[in-house]
Amino acid sequence: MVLSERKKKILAAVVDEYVRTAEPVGSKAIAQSAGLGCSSATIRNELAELVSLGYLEQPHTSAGRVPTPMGYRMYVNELMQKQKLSLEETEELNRRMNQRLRELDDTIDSVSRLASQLTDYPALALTTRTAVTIKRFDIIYVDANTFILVVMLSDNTVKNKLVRLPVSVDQRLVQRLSALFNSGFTGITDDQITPLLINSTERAADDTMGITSVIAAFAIEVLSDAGTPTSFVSGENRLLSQPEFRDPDKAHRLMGYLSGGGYLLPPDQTPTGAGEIKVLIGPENVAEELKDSSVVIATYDAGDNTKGMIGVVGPTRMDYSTVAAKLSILAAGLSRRLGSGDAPPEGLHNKLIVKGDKHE
Amino acid sequence: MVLSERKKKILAAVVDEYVRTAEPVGSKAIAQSAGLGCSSATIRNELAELVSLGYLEQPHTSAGRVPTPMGYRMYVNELMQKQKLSLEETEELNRRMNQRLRELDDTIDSVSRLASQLTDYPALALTTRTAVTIKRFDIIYVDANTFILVVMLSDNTVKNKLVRLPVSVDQRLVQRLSALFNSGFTGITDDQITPLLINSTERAADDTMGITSVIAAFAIEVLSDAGTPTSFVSGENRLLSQPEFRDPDKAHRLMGYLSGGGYLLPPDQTPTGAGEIKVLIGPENVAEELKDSSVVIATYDAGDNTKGMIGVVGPTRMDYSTVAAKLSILAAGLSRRLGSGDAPPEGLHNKLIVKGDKHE
DNA sequence: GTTGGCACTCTCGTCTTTCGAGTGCTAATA
DNA sequence: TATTAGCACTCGAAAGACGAGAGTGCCAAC
Repeated sequence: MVLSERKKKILAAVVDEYVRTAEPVGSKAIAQSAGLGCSSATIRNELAELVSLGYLEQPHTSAGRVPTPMGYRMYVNELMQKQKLSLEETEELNRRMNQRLRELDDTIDSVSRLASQLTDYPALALTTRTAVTIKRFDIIYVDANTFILVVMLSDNTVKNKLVRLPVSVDQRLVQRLSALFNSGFTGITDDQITPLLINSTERAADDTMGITSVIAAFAIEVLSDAGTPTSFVSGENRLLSQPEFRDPDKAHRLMGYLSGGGYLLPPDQTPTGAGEIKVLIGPENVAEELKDSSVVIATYDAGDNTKGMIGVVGPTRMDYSTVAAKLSILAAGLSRRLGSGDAPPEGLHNKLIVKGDKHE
Repeated sequence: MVLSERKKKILAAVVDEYVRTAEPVGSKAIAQSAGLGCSSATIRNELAELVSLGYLEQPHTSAGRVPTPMGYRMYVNELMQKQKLSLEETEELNRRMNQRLRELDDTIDSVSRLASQLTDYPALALTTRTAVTIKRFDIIYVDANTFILVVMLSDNTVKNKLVRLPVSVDQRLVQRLSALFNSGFTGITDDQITPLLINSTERAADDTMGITSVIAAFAIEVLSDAGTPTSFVSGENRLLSQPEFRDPDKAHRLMGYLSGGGYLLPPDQTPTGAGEIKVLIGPENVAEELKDSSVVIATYDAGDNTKGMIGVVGPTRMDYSTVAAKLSILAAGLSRRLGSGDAPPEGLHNKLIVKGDKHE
């Protein structure tokens, strides 16, 4: 059944009001706020119907109405859109965010921190990388017992490791190894680094000291690390400012889930198109701990096989429209900044595009 | 005034019991638990004196007694020690911790996470570095528009950055710059990198494209980053399992302070001797937000000018003896593992001592 | 100095009452 | 037929009443 225009307006008003006040909203309040010229009695009739349709519910008789997950869903899918256009005032927020993005490095923790600050909800950022390979392999000889491994990956991040040996190593051996790794270990994924490959490299380098396997172990570690999704939560404490989490046990459960690396999306629902916004309302979540919370997720594109997600968690009574708008602006900003890293947009000096490990 | 032996025993019993139950403890409970053969009436007299001496207080008449900060202080300074020896049962915990330490990388966030897990309180880890210098400077030429900066610092960590230029750079220029930076920029601190030094390097390298300043900016950034104390909080949510933080507002305030990078120690009280344990009880804290919480801090030595601190935050009713014991074991383990990085203790292969950036 | 006894105090949980917001229904109205 | 005003009704939240119980302080006896 399709809702009448008036029912839609009323439903939207209930959601808006409830999001604002966190209190069940009564017919009288709607009669005033939503600008449709009818009395509270009419509204009451409509509300009763919305309840029986499943969009609203009342905590108990003689209380106002509260949206059901289905009501929120309707709001997010159809009603909110109309407001979204009026969100162009957030342009100035956009500007503020861009300013922040400039100071921001591309590590996942600062992304999540920023998202949490902007939305005032706990935020979780994560990246999913696929099929990262080594683009370049360098070994810097420091002294006879020490060298530095430097690896540049296909996503243009650079990893390094300092290796110290209890034995002395010939500088020429290091050079041979460097050349061999650069030819043999580039362009392959971690599961292609087989004992066979390592052995043949060892022989080719004439390495009698087992250094090859140390370096290979590093290569495997870096590749598998880079292929593993990482996540970072921040702003858990903001949960506590929400009235629905005044119960410390409830808050504790959810926060525990979040900081335990709990995922926001079911594994199969990996992020798809960049720029897409996904909303999961209450029971739509698979994780038991999220069943009475909502999640808004934005996807951004961080270039070469790397997709990022920024998710925000809050009560089902969440300011979906604002959060979605903010997240999509943020995701767009991140895509712009991280994604097309190949076209340096600005002048020289420290406006150069630089990428690399965060400096701790 | 010095406390009688019996008063000390009673005070210790009150603290122990209160730590365990979080409820004001009455005379009767003590008469039973503490094995001193006297009746509750006697205890009551003693308790009354302890109150007037300032070691205990009662929330209201007809309630049991609760330790004051002064009472906790006495407990921590004198009474707890005697128990500490009996803590040798924690040997097996020690073993467990060592096992964890082996898998642990040396980044501050995993240290804090581990501390929080072990103690079940929120934990904050931070490092204070002083006077870090560059030990070695390498520039890896990738292609005409791209090179990688690799810097090895005096604390044996390695940092890197990928630089992409909108213009082509001659490989020989890169080599010249590498040599110049290696001679001119090593062994100095960030404030010694002056415009003068940069200019002379630029001229010496015959760099007409301003690349020198980009590299110098990286050097400054790395050095100042490394010199800046970093902190990392984890396990904030564990706060919520403490009865004294059932008030969401109170919990929110403290968690906000912690995740806002609030420091646990007053700036002048920087960590001194490694292995030292510091306890700050309630109002002894300077930060307003910590005034009714307690903090236990252990210092560890991470080698070359790098000191680390692990702090744990909880209610004044904190299990000081256990927390202190656990933290000191943890700190000792960290010092052992991170500190003397110059004597590779074990065999070859992947038991080599390796240090470096965490791989994201 | 210690102990048993006892009256006293104060909190906590339970129960009751009151208050008011909001409803559903009905009858009147456009 | 849709809307509205009116009104009795419901139910939860806040406020008070009250008994139970834990613990104290004090006193007199040991």
